[in-house]
Amino acid sequence: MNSRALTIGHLARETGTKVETIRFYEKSGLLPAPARTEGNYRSYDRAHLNRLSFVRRARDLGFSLDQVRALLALSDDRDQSCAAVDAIAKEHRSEVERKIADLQSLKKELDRMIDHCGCGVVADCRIIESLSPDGRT
Amino acid sequence: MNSRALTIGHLARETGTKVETIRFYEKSGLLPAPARTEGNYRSYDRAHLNRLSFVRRARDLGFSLDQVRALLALSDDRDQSCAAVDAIAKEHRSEVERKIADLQSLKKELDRMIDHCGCGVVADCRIIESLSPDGRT
DNA sequence: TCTTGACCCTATAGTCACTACAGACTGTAG
DNA sequence: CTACAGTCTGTAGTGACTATAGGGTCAAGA
Repeated sequence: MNSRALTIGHLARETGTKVETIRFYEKSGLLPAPARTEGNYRSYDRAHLNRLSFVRRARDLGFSLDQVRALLALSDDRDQSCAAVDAIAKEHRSEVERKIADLQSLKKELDRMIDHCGCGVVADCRIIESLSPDGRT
Repeated sequence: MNSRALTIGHLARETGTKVETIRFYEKSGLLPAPARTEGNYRSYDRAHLNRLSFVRRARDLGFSLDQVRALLALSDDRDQSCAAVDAIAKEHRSEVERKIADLQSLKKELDRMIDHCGCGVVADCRIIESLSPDGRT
């Protein structure tokens, strides 16, 4: 194996990804299948490393694998307008905003439930009560 | 089937749950297996309806099925201290708080990416750039 | 009585994004 | 030569459902 070739383990350490996940990305078409050594080990280069870093960064930002696939396809087509990229990012941002709003109203309900808990017996528990069909607040 | 007995379809409509989900809850031990009619249809009563409503409400509040199982067990034991219930709710609340914080910092990054997008060509796209390994901002 | 159509049954597989095995092979250091 | 770390393929498991296939049941209308 030449000096610039990377094993799957190297790639994993460099990118903070599990080995299984890299193989999973390959099977899912996010990473191209690399060359193999004589012993049938995967042999990666810098381009693979860059591509995997891109995938990981996008995943960290919460893009779905489908969105990552789309972003990769777009990033490969350097002359295309970047409006499509912008659209994916904005769609994702509004999903995130919606989730934040949902979780905030959820938290308010949990706060209310917990504040009312006198911590006596379950029979008088306001948390259980507010979960039950006839005690909605 | 007597007048107070409910089919799975009734239960589904009353609680806004899909029929398949009710069967799934039964298989998962969240709902007791109901009596069957001669034709092998599930036959539910008010107690089932209440229990399913409890489950749905707890799920709406984001409790996991495991947490719901625990809450159900506790709610059945009316004489026990409600401290355990309080603990589950509080644990869940801190999970929710953590998720909100995570999503908020995520949103900030997305905002920054999107704000910088000049919407020209992909080659100059700041979104793609900030996803790529050597353009981390 | 027959038929239509809504409803129900079980069992199985698919979703998402991995993660965890089992069982075998390869490569390297002592 | 032997240990042991690393890699290979393939399969199954996670959570919380959802969807489908291939059947059976029930009530109403012709």
